[in-house]
Parts: sequence; C-alpha cells; structure tokens
Amino acid sequence: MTPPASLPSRQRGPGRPREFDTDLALDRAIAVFSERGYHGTAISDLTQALGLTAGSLYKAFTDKRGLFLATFDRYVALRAEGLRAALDAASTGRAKIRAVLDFYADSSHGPDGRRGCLVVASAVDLATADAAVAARVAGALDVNEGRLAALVALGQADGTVAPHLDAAVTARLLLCVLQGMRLIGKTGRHATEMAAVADGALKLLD
Amino acid sequence: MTPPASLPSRQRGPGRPREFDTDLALDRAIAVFSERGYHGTAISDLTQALGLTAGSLYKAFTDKRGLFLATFDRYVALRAEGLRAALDAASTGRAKIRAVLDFYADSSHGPDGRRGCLVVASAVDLATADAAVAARVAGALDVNEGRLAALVALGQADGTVAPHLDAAVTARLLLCVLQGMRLIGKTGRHATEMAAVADGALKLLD
DNA sequence: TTGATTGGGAAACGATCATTTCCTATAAGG
DNA sequence: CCTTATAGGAAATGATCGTTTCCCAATCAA
Repeated sequence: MTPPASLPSRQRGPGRPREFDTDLALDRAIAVFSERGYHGTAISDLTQALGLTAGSLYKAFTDKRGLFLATFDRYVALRAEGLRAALDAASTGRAKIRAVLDFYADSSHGPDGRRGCLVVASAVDLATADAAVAARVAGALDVNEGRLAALVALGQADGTVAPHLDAAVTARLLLCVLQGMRLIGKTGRHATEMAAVADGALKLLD
Repeated sequence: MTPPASLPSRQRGPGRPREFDTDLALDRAIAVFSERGYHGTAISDLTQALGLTAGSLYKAFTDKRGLFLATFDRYVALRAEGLRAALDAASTGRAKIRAVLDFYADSSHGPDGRRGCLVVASAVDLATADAAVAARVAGALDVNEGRLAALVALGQADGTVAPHLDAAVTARLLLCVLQGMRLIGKTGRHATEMAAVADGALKLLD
C-alpha cells in the first residue's frame, strides 16, 4: 500500500519488498506484550494491534516466540537509548544516578506505569520456562546493575557519593528500587508518589 | 480413599464429603501459579500437581479463575503469617523493619526466589485484564506499605529511626526495595547477595 | 520478457484449552 | 430404607490457540 521504506533486516534482495515498517510493528508489539504478557497475548491480538495478517507476521518473525524475542530486544534498545539521553544531561555521578531514578519514576506512573515494563513481565512470565528469555532478562538486569555500579564508582571518584559504600551492593540495591518502582507502578500511582521515591532513594548514596 | 478430615469451607452438610485437603491443594497451586503464571498454567498442570481430576477441581473451585483467587488469598495469608512471626521476634521499629527485609531476602534467593512471588506474578499477568485480581494486588501492596509506614513511625517513636523522615515516603521506598528483591530473585541470586541488599536498605532509616 | 524469490492475505489445520456431562460413590435427613 | 445432595472421575465438547497452506502480487536478475 505505502511505498517501501528502508529495510534494515534485509538490504533489498530479490522478491517482493516488505510493506510495513518492522520497528513500528515492534513498537506496537511492545505495548501488547507489556500489558497482556506473553501467554496472555494471542496472535489475533497482535494482528489487530499491528495491522498485519497472521501470514505476514509469520513470514517476518518465524513464530510467536520469534516475534516476542524481537520485541524484547527492541524494548531494551529503546529503553537504553532513552536512558542514555537522560544520563548525558547529567554531569556528576550523583546527578546521573538521580537521572536514572527520575527516568524510572517517569515510566512508572499513570497509564505508562500501568502498562508496565517488558523486562519485568518477561521475568515473571517466561523466565522459568524459556531459557533464551531467561538469559535475556538476566542480561538486561546485569547491564542495568553494572551501569549503576559504574555510576556509583563515578560518584565516589568525583566526590558526590560517599566513599565508604560498596559500589556493587549499592548498585544492586538501586536496581531493586528501580524494578520495584516498575512493579508498584502497575497498580496505578501518581507522578508525585514516584518522584518522592526517586528522591528518597538518593539517601542510599550518603 | 482416605478418611475425611475437617472441612473448613463446609461443616459437614449432606452429600459425599470431600476427600482432599483444600489448603494442601492450594499450597501446591501456589507453586504452580507462581512459576508458570496464570495464563501459562493449564488445567492439566493443576490436576497433575494437585493430584485431582478436573471434575473435582471444578466442583471445589468453580473454574480456573476461582481456583486462582483462592490460591492468591491463601498465599497472602501464608505470607502474612510468616511475616508476623518474624515481626514478633523483633522489638524496636528498626529491628522489625530489618526483620521484614530479612524475610524478603530469605524468600528471594535460590529455588524459592526463582519460583517468585504470586503477588508480583499476578500484578504483571492479570492486573490489567481482571479487575478483581487488580484490586487484590493493590490491596496486598497497600497492606504491605501501610505496615511499613507503621513500623517507620514506631521506630521514630522509640528513637531507632531518624525523626525527620517522611514515614509514608520511606515506607513506599522500602516497598519498592522488597518487591524489587522479589523480582531480581527470579533470575537466581545467592543468599549473600540478597542479605547485603537487606543490610544496605537499612540506611534509608538514618 | 522470463524465472526466481519473497511478501500479503484468506482460509484451513491439528492441537490444546477450559469447561461440562454423565455416571458411580458416599454421606445426611426423614 | 429412601430421598436428597455432594464428590470422584473418565470422557466428550466447543472454542480458541498457534501455525501452515495456497494463491496472488511485487520485486530482482537475466
């Protein structure tokens, strides 16, 4: 229907070109999988939300699990991109950690908060049944934890975080706060509630 | 087969008595629903784990959702009971909060941690689709948050928690830490890791 | 233009799902 | 003893699930 855009996954080989934007489809799949979970999402839910027929969907992503994995990867990439932007706007280690907390507070209130985090949803829905998903969830959390540890160390180097703290433990503790915000955000919280949590968590750096 | 025990739900009316212990069946259902999620659990999974046929299961719990709700309530009651015991062993407000943190650290490592929390699983799996489940999840979290707020206030009264802290915000922050521990515990953590998180969280009371 | 290759899409497929039936067994009340 | 009421359990039921098939359209290489 619409003229084809650039295809990142296949650089114009033979055959009919894809008519839909893969990333846009994955963006919509993020919303569906996030609020319904993997097992709670039917192919019909996806075809309706993505505006695709089952045939096209299977041609592009092999099967439901393949679509989920691609959706998961896109979600992690998008979140990392947004977080990087928030981090670049802060200078000191403490300010960067505050930026992370604020980023999660922003994501954990209102309708977006209710929709929830796809990593959290994957951890509880698939991590015990699917080894590949479990590895990606653990990897995403490890990246997050490692990033926090680096920021704590940065803050200790620039004097904005207490030097006696164990960076690894503090990072793990902050990770719990972040994931906990995402979890309780599913019950519908106000922006001010979550902002206060983010503020209070800074005490962990003293 | 076995002689009937005491039936709490029905005090010996007419008809054939139930042959299985309802609470024992629910205890097994907790494990199944916790690690597979609601949508990921099939009736056949439950009949196998509980040692019941589908007919008996439907006679006792109406349908899958009814069994889930009963399982959820039993889980919350069991957790509250365990937590109460841990709380009674501590005297000061700070000691009681430490007991809560240790209780969650104990639940969030190893195989039990991997199995996960049924409240967390319900929050991400059903809270957006089922209003009754959403209300129970929100209620369970509210009870937890209120209990933490009372303990913070208790600690401020007995001088073991910093008096200038906002009890409500600190309680919400602690709730995030607890739920976050449950979440990252799904990726398989060691007891020492989670114990360190519990220790570090006490800094929030200074 | 022709052949090879891929995507779009409706319909069909077998499998599995939650649930119900139907029958037998076991109790209480009269 | 007879009626009523509930539980146990195997089998059947209809719906829905994920997936495939089949046919046509669109593009590239020659």
